Amino acid sequence: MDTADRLIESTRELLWERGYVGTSPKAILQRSGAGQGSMYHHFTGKPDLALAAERRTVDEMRATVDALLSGPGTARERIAVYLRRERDVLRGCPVGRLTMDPDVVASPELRAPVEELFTWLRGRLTALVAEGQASGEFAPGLDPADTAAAIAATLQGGYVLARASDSVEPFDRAVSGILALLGPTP
Amino acid sequence: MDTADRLIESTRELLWERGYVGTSPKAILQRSGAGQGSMYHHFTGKPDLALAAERRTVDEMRATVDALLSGPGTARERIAVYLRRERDVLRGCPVGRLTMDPDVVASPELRAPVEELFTWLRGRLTALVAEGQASGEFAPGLDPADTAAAIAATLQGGYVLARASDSVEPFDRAVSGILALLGPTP
DNA sequence: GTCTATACGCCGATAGAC
DNA sequence: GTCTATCGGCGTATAGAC
Repeated sequence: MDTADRLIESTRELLWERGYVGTSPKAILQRSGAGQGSMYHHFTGKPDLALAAERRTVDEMRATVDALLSGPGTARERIAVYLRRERDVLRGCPVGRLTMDPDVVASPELRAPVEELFTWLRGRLTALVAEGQASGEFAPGLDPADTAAAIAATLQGGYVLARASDSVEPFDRAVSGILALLGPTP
Repeated sequence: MDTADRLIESTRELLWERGYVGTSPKAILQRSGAGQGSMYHHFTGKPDLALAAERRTVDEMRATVDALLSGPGTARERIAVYLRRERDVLRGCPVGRLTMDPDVVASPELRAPVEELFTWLRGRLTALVAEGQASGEFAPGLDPADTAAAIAATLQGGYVLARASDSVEPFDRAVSGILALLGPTP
């Protein structure tokens, strides 16, 4: 892993832990072991480095989630696998977290990767819900896009509830709750 | 409104807009029109002032939501009124937002009001779901606490999706989605 | 490519006068 | 109660040597 890579990886960690506003170049340098000069040689500044970190996180997330949602099993089973996927729940979602960052939302460049990921996710889930309706797993009256948004929102909101309580319990309950609402386990 | 009040109100606004990490005493002073000396006369420092602001926001939120959930109508109707309540969706939830703040979550004092609100909310929704089951509105097989967590999470996650897209649409879809899953509108 | 030096304003607070 | 002065450290770079 070269210096630019180490800078990006350290930035990814810090963005996840502390957000954009809470992450300073100095903290990135300390964590990565790089020097001031290296950082400003490889990147134009904090926004540029954050963008590189965001892109890597989003690309990785999309690949991981895509693999889960494209796996074996019924539509319902794949949604359950996705929602119950092993996570460090109290750390929150490294992408969703950025939506609470005022400087990210205010910058079209910094918000773009976040928007892309969630738009893709909702589309992917929409198709999966429609597939489940075709196979008779889900009620035919459901709107696939609305249902997909509710599933994605439950996950993101589950992180909020868990962090509020410093406990995984509300997250697990929310996931169980949405899965139960989707229909009885066959 | 006296000086202490103006300091608290300005802090509430800034915590909502920029979070705890992103809010500086200087910004609070500028917005409130108070001077340095006033602030440190009325409050011991930034955490103390933030705590006062949090408490006021949480108290107000609880009163508002309690009124909606205690209003007229069936359990389902009251949940719908709550979820569809007029909101400036893109601003996000002033309480949920704080869960993404590392310094808030790391401090038992600063996290306490957030935890209290969400614990209260889930309890209130749990009772309402149980009420709806008793009246035959909701499926008897649902776990009320899990369902309540899913409802609360959908709302919080709806904000995340909306801010990611800079659009209210995913929020509205998520709300419609969870309401549809709760059962057909009579 | 990486290092050190330098800059200048903001952060969060304390001190002491009025 | 409120004001101004002062403080050491951090945030976010730029400059120029090696």
